[in-house]
Amino acid sequence: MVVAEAETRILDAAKQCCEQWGFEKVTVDDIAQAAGVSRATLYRLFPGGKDVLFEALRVRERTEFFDALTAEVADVDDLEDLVVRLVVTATRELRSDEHLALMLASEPGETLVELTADGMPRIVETATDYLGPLLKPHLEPEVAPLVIEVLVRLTLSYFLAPSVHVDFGDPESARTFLRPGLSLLPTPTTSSSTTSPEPT
Amino acid sequence: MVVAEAETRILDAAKQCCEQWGFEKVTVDDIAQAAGVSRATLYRLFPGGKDVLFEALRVRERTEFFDALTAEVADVDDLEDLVVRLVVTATRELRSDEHLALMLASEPGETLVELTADGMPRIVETATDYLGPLLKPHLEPEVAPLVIEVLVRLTLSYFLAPSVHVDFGDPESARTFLRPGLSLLPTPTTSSSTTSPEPT
DNA sequence: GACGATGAGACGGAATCTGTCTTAGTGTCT
DNA sequence: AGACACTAAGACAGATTCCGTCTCATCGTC
Repeated sequence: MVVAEAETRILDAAKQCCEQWGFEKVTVDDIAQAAGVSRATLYRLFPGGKDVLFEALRVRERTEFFDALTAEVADVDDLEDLVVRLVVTATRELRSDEHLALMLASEPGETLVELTADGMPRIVETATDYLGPLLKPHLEPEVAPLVIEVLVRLTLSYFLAPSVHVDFGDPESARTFLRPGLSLLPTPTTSSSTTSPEPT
Repeated sequence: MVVAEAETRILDAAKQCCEQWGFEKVTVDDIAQAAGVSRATLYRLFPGGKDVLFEALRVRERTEFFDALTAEVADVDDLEDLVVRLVVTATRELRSDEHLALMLASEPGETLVELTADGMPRIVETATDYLGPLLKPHLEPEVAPLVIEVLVRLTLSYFLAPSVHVDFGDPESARTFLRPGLSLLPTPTTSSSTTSPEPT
């Protein structure tokens, strides 16, 4: 289908226009022109216009993000290793995202809304869809979504506002930080942890 | 006067907004907000709005450009040395102008109009005002404006589209290029050159 | 308290943007 | 050849934004 290619071109154009002119300044004409597509075609492929188009762009970016993330943890078995790898890889992926950096620099307000407030439910949802199956063998089905949500929120928070106490981009730091919490989790195979950590 | 400071702030804001959003996307509100000034104040200081404001900005940039340029040639006496120094310094100044580079990259059309078409008369006029007195001791009053104009046009042209034959940023290359033309000029003190170069 | 400068914002008119629609043109398939 | 899907171009009305001017309240200075 040529439609898919046109959609890709339009989404690429939207992304590029966002970097060039900023989200609040860009118009549908700008995007259509940058994509080499008429406005009519754009509205046909994205009925609803700007909102639908940018939501589709965010969906694509979330999908690409978690595709890359899950690919990096395919070979990990142990739960702690898996969680650490997830958090570290996600953090590094966020830090090396030039488009995200540009958006945060030029339009922090709009971008943060998508990363923390309005966008959080969708991010958590996507994360649950992608990471749920990976954590299924290690966690009770009831707690897995909550664990994922907490990891998402912490990863984003530490990405947006780095801490002096822990660096989620560093495996050792992340492991030290995450271990106590992970040890609290019940596992489907063992009723209680074999090694209970000292309480704080 | 506090007015001068406000004008400076507004012009700085206009310059910055231009870089951030591009000339065609920026609004008067953007500039006023960036300058920390109300729209009413902006219109009071620049009656006529956007056009007057950006023309004032261009005037300021031209002035700054030629102030810096003339300062660099204050100690040169010989005509050829003077012209070479002017051309080389101007070229280097243009090449190191980050704002100009940004404008040329993001909005080549509008920027080139100001450098080559609509803006050329004003540039030539400013150049004549600044450089005329410097060239007065060496050139007949009738030819000086023409010489200046030719130098301006050549410098801008070679800046915008570098050549493989001559580099106006290099003193030796510029001197070799300019000498034959300079030798054609009549001088007010001597009827003919004492050392006539070989004709090519 | 008088005075000049400023910020906030209302106002109408102009310009732009949006979203939908029609039309004409192009390439493909049968 | 003709049916078909797709598209660019652009007209269109309504909504939104922007512009330039205006008034008014506030602030600091004298």
